[in-house]
Amino acid sequence: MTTEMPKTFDFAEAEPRLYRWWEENGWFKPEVHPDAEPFVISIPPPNVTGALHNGHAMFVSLEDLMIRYERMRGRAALWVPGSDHAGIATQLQVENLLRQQGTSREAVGREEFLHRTWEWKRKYGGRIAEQLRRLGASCDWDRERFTLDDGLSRAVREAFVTLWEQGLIYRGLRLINWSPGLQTAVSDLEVEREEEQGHLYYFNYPLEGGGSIPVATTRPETILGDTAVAVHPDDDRYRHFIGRRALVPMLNRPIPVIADEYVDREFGTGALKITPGHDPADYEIGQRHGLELVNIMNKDATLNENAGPYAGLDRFVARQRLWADMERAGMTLRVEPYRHAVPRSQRGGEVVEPLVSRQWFVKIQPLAEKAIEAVRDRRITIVPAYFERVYFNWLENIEDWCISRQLWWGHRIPAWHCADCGEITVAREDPTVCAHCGSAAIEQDPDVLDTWFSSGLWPFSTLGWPDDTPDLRRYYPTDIMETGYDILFFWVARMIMMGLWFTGDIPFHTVYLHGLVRSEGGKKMSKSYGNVEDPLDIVARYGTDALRFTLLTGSSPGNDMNLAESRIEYHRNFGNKLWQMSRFVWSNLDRYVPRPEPQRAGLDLASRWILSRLTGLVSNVQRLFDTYQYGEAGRQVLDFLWSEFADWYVEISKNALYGGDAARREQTLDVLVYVLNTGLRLLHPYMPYITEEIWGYLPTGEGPLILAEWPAANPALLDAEAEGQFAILMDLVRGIRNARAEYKVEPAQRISALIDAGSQRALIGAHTDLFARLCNVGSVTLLDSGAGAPGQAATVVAANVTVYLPLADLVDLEAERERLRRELENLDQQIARTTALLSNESFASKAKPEVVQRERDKLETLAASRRAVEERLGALGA
RNA sequence: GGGUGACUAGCUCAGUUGGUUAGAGCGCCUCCCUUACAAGGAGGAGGUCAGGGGUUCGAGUCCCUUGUCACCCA
Repeated sequence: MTTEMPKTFDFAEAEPRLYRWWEENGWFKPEVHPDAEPFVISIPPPNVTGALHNGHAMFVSLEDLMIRYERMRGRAALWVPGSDHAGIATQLQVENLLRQQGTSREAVGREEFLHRTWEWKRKYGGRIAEQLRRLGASCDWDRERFTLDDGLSRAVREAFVTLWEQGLIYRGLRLINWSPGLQTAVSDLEVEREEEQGHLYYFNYPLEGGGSIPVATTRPETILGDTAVAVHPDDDRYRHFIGRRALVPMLNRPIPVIADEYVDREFGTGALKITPGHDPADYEIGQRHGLELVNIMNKDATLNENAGPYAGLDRFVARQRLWADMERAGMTLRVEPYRHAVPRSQRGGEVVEPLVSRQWFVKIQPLAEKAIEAVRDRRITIVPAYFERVYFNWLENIEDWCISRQLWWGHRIPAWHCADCGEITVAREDPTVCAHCGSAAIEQDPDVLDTWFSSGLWPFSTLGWPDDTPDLRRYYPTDIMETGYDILFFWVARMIMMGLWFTGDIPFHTVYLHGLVRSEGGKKMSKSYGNVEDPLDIVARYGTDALRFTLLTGSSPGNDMNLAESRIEYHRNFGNKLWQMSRFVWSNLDRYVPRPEPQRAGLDLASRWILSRLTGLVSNVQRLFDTYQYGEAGRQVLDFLWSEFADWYVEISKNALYGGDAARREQTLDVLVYVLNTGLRLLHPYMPYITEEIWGYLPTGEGPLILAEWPAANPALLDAEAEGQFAILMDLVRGIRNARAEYKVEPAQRISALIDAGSQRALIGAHTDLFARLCNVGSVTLLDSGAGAPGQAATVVAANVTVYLPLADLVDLEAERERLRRELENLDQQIARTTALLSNESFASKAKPEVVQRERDKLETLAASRRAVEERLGALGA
């Protein structure tokens, strides 16, 4: 490229441009590698009308990293995007809109309401996809799907009808969670229980024929629906009441006193009122004892005719009214403050009522068994592994799934009720007559399905199921399901159950669960706290790459993350650093076209060192990627590029670049470009934009970085000798810098050094220019062993090399002796530790040989340094 | 009640086949606008890895236990 490389990277300008370039060239499509083995992720579909939050940024970062990595590895990488219709959430938004317009969904009618909701979806539905693009998501947008698409709707219908035919869907009267505000049933998972301050009401339950049993409740209004009083069979206080009859307060309805071991004798009064129609635990007891089931509540949470004089009152009003009446009747004992879990709707936040209602259910046991099996036999693995226990725990105690919702926005249940024979017709095609009696008087069930029912089919419905499409054949099963652990049950478990059931195959082999992204203070971000951060605000300030890199390296699988802005800023700075080192390389190329790989013959020590380090990095990164440790891999790449490549190699390369030796210059450029090239490829899945932009400036050969080959370690470049020798040079440079700082030598002041290089004479002699460059040492004089050491000098020791810095009047001999004594102490400590280790026979015999050897080498170096320091101390008369 | 996780520097976090003197960012202290980079460079202070016990030649890492804090399910 001939254009000037700008001084800084303008992410605001470059990011959208690069995204368009990639997308328009079709590089997000798996067809760029038509014959390769596929690698497939289906996106966790965001709510179609939802707003982007940091959770989205997290999944985009991780999934895009996986997709870009596999694409670079040559796989036919396919990331299927899409969104779900979010039944309740979307319906609520449209209802809000209608309310603002002075109307309601009831007023406009079902058909018109759906029409308007589709309009809403068309208007706002594209927004989230645009935001995902801004985060760099390399999805194949041509394959974008929506849960209410015709195709996915057909999948839902096929799944429903199949389960019905298999007898796994039933309609029945059961205790469900009813949301009075939303006027719909919700599933167990959609109810949140939080401890709240309430009251425990104590009263005497009157008995027929006199006497009473003390009872406590948190919800007095449910007294009106009681159908028994239960005591523990072994409770001497109440045992003699068993078999008698109690009278419901104010209604005087007789109910039995029963015995059940469920009753906790320690809690409250030790006796329990039983309301099977309005409490899940009581419902169980009612089933066991064949108790009558009385429903006292209407769908709007007012009481019905079974509540006698309280009919028509709101539930909370009725609570007050009834208690007051009981007080007057002398039945009450006391009211205590009490903390208890109140079930609230995940959506509206209102108190959910357990209510007996006729709903549709999936008999989930058979599906759950298959799902358990698939993880047990390792066909599916979960990362991190401990979530497998959570998964089992849930599936092993699973309850039937209530799938009907009394909403309009969603997949309408494909069941028709016959007015004549009362039977239900469930069919793949809309029927015109009852399948049982042939009557035309049939009407479709008004309910729609739980949104998660359609989401459960997502990995295969998006690929064309139930049709046997080429995509389904080629791309299913998918590979990884990456999502937040908070929807392990809602979604992941259901996808596994439904995938196994309908396709006979696992939907994916790996589940990767990320943690929640919280604000810096550790608060869960939520609308009610008002601390939801729009990732696009962060992107506007720091760029997508910085946000992505922070999310990817700041967290580990399954663990929550408190997003600290300082880290985002730091990673923006890293982007700049990367840009600057690249610009340095670019500006020095000056029409030179580097070799694709450096020639190994004649490489200088620094080059051998950096290439060896690079090779180590590449194999580390590979090992980490193979075990899903993306965070650690990213940190290592950053550390390498900044702390080794930029801080050391790039600095040192200036000697070769400006030294006038053309061959040496070219060789150094070869290495610079090679290392940078490899670093950009390693970094691309993390920071796709800046790496692609830099790639364009470098002579990297044909093609964009997004399609470049993922680096493979070249073991021929490993060079333990170079690493060892270079480590000595680094130690010396650090020591000299340190001494300069301690003696407050002006940075600009050139100093000279006398070096007793011991066995490293050749090494030091060949690299004197390096000291000039890195620690401003102008002249180096090599001393013969022990000879001619100046008195008035600071001493730096590394291995068996001793450097004397004659700092003239700056050096205070007593301070220098003190410095050396500290150094000696430090060395002695390490020597003691290493000696103890090596003289331990069990260590020598049991530790791995390379570990033992490493300790031996270390001891040798330490001892050499110790001798040098001691000698110097002696010379200084200490 | 059942289950899971966390506890590492002042703050935010890494540290996965157990093996150098436990790391990073921010913050703090010294110095430097050196021609890729002040969004930077050089040097430095700061941690008995929650407590206790165990396994091991060796434990932040594995096991048990106590404590504190989260989360999930009922």
